[in-house]
Amino acid sequence: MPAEAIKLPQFALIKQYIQDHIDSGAWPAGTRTPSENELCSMFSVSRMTARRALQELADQGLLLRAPGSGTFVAEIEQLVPSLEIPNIVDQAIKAGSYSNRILSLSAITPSNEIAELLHWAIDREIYQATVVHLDKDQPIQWQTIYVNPDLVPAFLKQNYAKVTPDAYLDWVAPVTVTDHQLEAVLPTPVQRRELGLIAEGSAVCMQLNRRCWS
Amino acid sequence: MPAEAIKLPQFALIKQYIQDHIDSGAWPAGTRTPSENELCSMFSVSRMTARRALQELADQGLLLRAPGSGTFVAEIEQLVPSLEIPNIVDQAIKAGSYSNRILSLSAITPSNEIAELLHWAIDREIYQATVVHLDKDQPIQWQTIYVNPDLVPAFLKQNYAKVTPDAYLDWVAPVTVTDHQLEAVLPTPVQRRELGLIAEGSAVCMQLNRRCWS
DNA sequence: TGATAAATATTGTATATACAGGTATAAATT
DNA sequence: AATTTATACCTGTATATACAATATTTATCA
Repeated sequence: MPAEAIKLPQFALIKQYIQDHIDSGAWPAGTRTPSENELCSMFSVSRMTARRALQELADQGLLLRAPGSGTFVAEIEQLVPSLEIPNIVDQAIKAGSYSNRILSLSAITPSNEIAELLHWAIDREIYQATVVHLDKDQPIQWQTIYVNPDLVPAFLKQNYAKVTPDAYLDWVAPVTVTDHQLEAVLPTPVQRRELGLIAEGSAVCMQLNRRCWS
Repeated sequence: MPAEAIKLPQFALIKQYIQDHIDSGAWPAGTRTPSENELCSMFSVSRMTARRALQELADQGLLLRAPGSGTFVAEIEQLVPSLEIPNIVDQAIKAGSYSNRILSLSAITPSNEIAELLHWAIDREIYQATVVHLDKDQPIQWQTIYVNPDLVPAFLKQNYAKVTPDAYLDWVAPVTVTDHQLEAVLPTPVQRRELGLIAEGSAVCMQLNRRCWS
């Protein structure tokens, strides 16, 4: 038998109706939406129900309401990233001189530190990838990724020759929230070798710890 | 005559009542709030009005609602900063070895770039401070601050010998939102001198651009 | 005593109604 | 024609009521 559609309350249907018109571009920013009373007639609901749909979308920032005037589609609030870092990897990709070396790609049991940061049980396996990014065959960035296997079960099976793990993750699980932590660190011997760092004392690296939610 | 209190709608009064009990610690996380019907009696309002107060606080994340069970005070959602940077200035202050040098403190007409970033009219003056932070009399950070004079009119008149401009700003206008942009830059000659940078080629500095809203 | 069933409390959804206050449009007046 | 006035419309607040779904508590029965 066919999958039964989940029965949504009426205010949710009206919200969907409005959101569809906004998402499709039919109602660009500034467009006046149907008024509460018009929605009443259209959907055969009471004003309070129609109102709830408009109000919740307004709380959400999609609509702007003006007493006496009407309800209007808000300007697209472009999601300003709270941290903007010049991405040397993206620059290399754009320049066509990008390549990478996958140092490891496996399921591991996380360290206590990692498990805590990710709110992950210490006895559950987690996927991990270590990548060195290269520009014109020169190493420019070391990256270690930890991935929730529930969210991205196929993470280990991908071929990362042409698509970076980042790009793949962004594809299967777009990031909605991130936080960042910036540190100055001394590279480990392995990292020094992989990054081609020769001098001893001067090699302080910037380490960016980033947690992403989807 | 005394300042007339702004007449708040009833649902707002109920919200305030609840929020006060949470803020004061009278209702710690997990406490069950009065039910909708109890609030009806307490404030002599209809259920829909009491409900609105609870619902809006729940949307806001302060309360959790469970059908059949009740409404409960949510865990304190500790405001995780989206960017965490080890603050060498704070560390120096804690260590007691902090000092600073105010290089300039004045009202200026902003550059086009600054005016645009701050959504400020190019012909309106803006307050500006340039500070070099020192740890054990060694320069560790160069900072330039631009301040909205409408928000902090007394900014120029402060004595920053013991209180940093940052601390003063945080005092008079606590920051609610920030964004950050990280750059690698070459210091200007003035900056090189003030920061005590001797070598020529190796002096790349990390520059953090931060916009704060209050 | 332990399991089951009924009653009660609580939130979720929805309706119909009422009035206040702001805005824009149409009409009337000067 | 320009200004003022009246009207209709729209959102904001508020009430009283009804029924559904879910938890908890109480009462009942084996």
